[in-house]
Amino acid sequence: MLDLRFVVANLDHVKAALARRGAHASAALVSVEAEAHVRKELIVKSETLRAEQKKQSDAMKTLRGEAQAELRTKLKAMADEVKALDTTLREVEARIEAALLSVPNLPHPSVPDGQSEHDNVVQGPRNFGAAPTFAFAPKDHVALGEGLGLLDFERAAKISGARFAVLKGDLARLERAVLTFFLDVARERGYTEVLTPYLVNQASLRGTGQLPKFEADLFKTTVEPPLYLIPTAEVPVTNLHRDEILGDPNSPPIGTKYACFSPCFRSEAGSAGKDTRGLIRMHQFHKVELVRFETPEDSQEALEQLTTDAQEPLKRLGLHHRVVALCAGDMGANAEKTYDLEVWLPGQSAFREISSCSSFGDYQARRAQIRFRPSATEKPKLAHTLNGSGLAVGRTVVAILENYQQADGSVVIPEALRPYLGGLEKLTKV
RNA sequence: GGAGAGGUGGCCGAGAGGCUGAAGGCGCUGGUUUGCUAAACCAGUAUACGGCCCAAAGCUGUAUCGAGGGUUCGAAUCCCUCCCUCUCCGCCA
Repeated sequence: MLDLRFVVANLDHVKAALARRGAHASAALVSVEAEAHVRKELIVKSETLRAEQKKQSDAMKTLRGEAQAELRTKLKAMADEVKALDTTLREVEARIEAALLSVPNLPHPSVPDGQSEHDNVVQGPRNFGAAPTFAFAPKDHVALGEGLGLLDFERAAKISGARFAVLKGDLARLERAVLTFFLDVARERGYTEVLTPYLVNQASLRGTGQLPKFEADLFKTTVEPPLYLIPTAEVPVTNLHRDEILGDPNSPPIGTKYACFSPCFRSEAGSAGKDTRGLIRMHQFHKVELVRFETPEDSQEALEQLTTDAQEPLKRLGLHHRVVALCAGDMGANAEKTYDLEVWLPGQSAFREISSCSSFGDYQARRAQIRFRPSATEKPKLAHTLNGSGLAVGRTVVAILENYQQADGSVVIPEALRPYLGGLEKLTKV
């Protein structure tokens, strides 16, 4: 959420920045300026009146009889008026809040212009490796997994439905090895591992910006009050410090970095009919998420580091990938700047997203009230939040299958993972 | 799920309709004293949203005692609903 005062004071600048995202990004702002003025007037009126009411009600203590009754009538009228003003004020504030909640974040000035994924900018120097060459026609991961007898979509459909998968044997072990490997790499790089709930309340989803706009993407349970399955560990981990001041006695310092493994649940995945085959787009998948809390001064540098941190496991697995800066029109609504990591999939002859690393400025922190104290004497300021996948586990397994496949349909396990698999070197047909 | 006890500032803990943004203590910050450290003493020590001010500083208003509603001229204090914590019972990996 953007800051109301900032928006009102810099309306033209805000509109221009939002226009980079597309024509309608600032639509909700049309009435905000006028409503903000009304809001202030109501606050002044109500508070002045209440102050007067409080002052006069002191006399109630000493007055008796007729005089007291008279004053009570007068004060009652004032109290009623204050109530009426406050009711109107709440309505106005609710409209402002609703408008502001639907306004996306302002793209960072360094974000490239553009409307769609075609305008994203590949960060050449950060790319890694080269596409492997094959002396045979490479298969996709579905053919490989099913051919090995380790991947079962049919039974997954029976027990759950479309867009679920069952992994078996060494492939299931591989998935588990990959996620452990990711957590170990993150720990080496200074991230504290956390394990959080997979069901969260509405306040948490509002804090990170999934609600109210993206309810349709979420799985919602029927308990009251509702709990939602997390679409990413970003939600529980960022909300770890909701309504906290980082650096205070019971909170970690600003600059804290977390790594969190979790399953992720997405209801709308696949509604567009994309990627109907295989493990790429699922209702449930595993991910290790990296989350950072930084000062405004450090957050852009932190995004560069975060992206490098997310690349590290891909490098150790020897997987060819590139880094792409998303253009203003392709970024998620909450993000200020985003780098995607795209891994090469020989089965598709294409790069596919395997990580998305974003800085959010104070957009999430304002909703979630995550602050830090610049120094012992200064007032708390909103922190900057960042997160990125480090990495999507299922898609990594896909990449391993496709990049390390052999002519006979077996798959070589990358060296870095073998210690996690008791030295296993190959996936072979069972 | 059932029964009971609770939720007050960074922490502990008083308060039981107006004098309470909230006693007292601890902690923290600054100062005085002081060979150093410690101790003692003095002062300060929340957040949000407004107003005055070119701005900062400062002054000032309002709100906040788990959350939300209600009663009242006036609520930390009374009533209702919800959330959370603890103890016991039940259930359970």
